[in-house]
Amino acid sequence: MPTLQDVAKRAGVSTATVSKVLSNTPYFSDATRDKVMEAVEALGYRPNLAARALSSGKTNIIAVVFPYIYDTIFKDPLVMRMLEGIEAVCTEQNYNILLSTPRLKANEPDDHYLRMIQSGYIEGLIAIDNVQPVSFAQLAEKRSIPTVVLGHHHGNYSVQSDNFLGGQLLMEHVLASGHQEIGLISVKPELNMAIEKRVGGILSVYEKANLAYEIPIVESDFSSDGGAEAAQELITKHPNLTTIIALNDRMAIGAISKLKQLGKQVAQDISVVGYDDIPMASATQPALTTINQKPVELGRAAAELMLKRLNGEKPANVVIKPSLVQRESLAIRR
Amino acid sequence: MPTLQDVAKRAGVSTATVSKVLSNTPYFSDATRDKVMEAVEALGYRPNLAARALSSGKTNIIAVVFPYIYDTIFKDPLVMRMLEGIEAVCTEQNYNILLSTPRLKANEPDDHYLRMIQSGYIEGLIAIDNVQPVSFAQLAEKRSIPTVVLGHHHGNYSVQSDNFLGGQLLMEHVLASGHQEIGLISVKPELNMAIEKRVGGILSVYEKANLAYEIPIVESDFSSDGGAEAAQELITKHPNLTTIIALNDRMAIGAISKLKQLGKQVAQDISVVGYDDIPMASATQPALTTINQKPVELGRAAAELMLKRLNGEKPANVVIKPSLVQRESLAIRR
DNA sequence: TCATAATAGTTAAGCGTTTAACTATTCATT
DNA sequence: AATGAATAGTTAAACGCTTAACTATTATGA
Repeated sequence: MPTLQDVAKRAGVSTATVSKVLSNTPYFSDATRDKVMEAVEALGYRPNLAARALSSGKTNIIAVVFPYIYDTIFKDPLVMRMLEGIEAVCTEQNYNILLSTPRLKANEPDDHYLRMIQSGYIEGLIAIDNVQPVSFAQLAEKRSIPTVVLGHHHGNYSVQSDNFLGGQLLMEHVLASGHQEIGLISVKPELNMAIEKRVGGILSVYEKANLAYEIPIVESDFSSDGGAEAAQELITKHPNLTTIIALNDRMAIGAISKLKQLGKQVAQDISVVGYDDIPMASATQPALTTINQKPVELGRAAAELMLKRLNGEKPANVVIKPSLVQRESLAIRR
Repeated sequence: MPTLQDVAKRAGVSTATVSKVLSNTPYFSDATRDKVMEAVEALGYRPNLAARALSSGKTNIIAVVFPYIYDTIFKDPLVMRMLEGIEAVCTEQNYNILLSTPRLKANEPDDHYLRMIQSGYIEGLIAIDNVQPVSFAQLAEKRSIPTVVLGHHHGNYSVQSDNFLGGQLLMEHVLASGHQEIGLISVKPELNMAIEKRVGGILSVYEKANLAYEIPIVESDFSSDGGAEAAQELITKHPNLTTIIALNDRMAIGAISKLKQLGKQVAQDISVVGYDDIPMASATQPALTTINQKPVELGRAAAELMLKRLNGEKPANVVIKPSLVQRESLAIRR
């Protein structure tokens, strides 16, 4: 593989000249620039990033980490779409992505992660991280690696989905469709700040509506099976419910199957709405009304924030507004 | 961040000694080893991978590339699970993953990809690649980067799913369940070697069974909508069909919805089977009988092959056997 | 006893860049 | 005509590691 030396020799200039021409340093004649570029083209020169990294610290590599909390986070379509957004802008800007899913042992990140953030390889780090007891981002920041958090770990630089607004949108739509007796399938909120905000948004709208009814809440575990159980509990205890709000789509899908099993016509007899708009949401019968968090945009925003930081700017945090996806699982009453 | 020098100074030895002790070179006294390790621990030393890369070419980075062919390959659960498998063994073996989804412009890989494979950063490259007209793997191999292909681009080192066997398993199960009039939803096989083999497996079993019937095949496009259309075409032209085999789950799911729309009871009236076992397959009504390709194992195998290559071994190609997933969408007749 | 092998460690070059510091030329200004 | 600024380019050190080549000591065997 050709090196700077080779290019310099061919162009008849010093390596410093080549290096500077390639980085668009001023004060070179067009003639010199042309000679250099010709040599670069002719030899097919590409910079050796390892050498550049060693010399300047610029590696064009951004680490993307998401902790391996749930078994197989790679199944999570939300995370994968965020990754897609990150990848898109990084590629546009000629950055590469180093993927890392650190394991947590005894509340300490594993050695592999430590090695990575101290390797001198990565210029910045994007952490997709909502619920971790130990913040992987902080660890990196402490080692002076610029970091942005995609999620609800409060850091200096973060991008988040507006979960409160998402909750509001959902409840507003449910109320506007004429429903009043509403049950909620949630999860332990203390674990997850996003969930806490979603619930907050939902309840704030409901309280403003000033209805006599009090929303029954059952706590589940994000899973489809959990949603099924929770739905059963809700409608046996509260048979007059007309809508069940599940705080994610998987629980909503579980709820739908269970309700069907119990002989209910979903939508006609009882409506179900979810949150996340996973791919499956459009394939259920009836198709699920839900909230889309715009994961790709979240990813893009995180990457853009990162690149701005690397350019020495001090960008403001960003909050992405989710949107309501109306499908068929919520009936309009009266 | 502490360097080798710092460690050497503290331990009272040369940097060469530290370097060699850390790489387990023989011929050092236990006393020296202990001194070195003590200093390493005390300073929290981690090697600078950029320097190591420059000096030795060992970067502990493996590139994983999957071409951005379909809009948002990040939605493809199969690819993501393969990635999961790759990530798992790479992490175990202290390798990092550089993710790249090269775009193809005018049948040439984009510049970003070229830069990456010539950057001196990556030790090896795993290409998840079934259908590309230009092989990203070959390009890397030409630049003497060890490569393994996960898919059906024939290269020197590859891991594949046994699609022929998958087809056989599927058809054997369909026949064993008492079906004889079977329709097939396929896709243009010339585009995709995996599909070609699946069809081969399916038909080989059918031919051995020596039935009078000839399987009608309609070609679709992998999509759910395509599957729906294809199903309609099949049952209007061949109303006595008892089973439809779709060559992927998305088409199977489309077929199921369409058949329901047409008033059929899926399974009882007409069975549907798919291929891939995507997450949604277990959530359809009825749940889809299908073939699981074991994507995580495929990924693991690819990474293991890669690591063996990097160790100087010449491992044999590997073929992973898929398995049948029996659910409810195939009825047992008689 | 001497040559050889095994053990234990050091020196210093080299990997391919970037960049501070320097030289040299040309231009504009007083 | 002299000065400083702008332009154009070079030299050489530094980044942090690996490793070939070397030195020195100790053990082994004929």
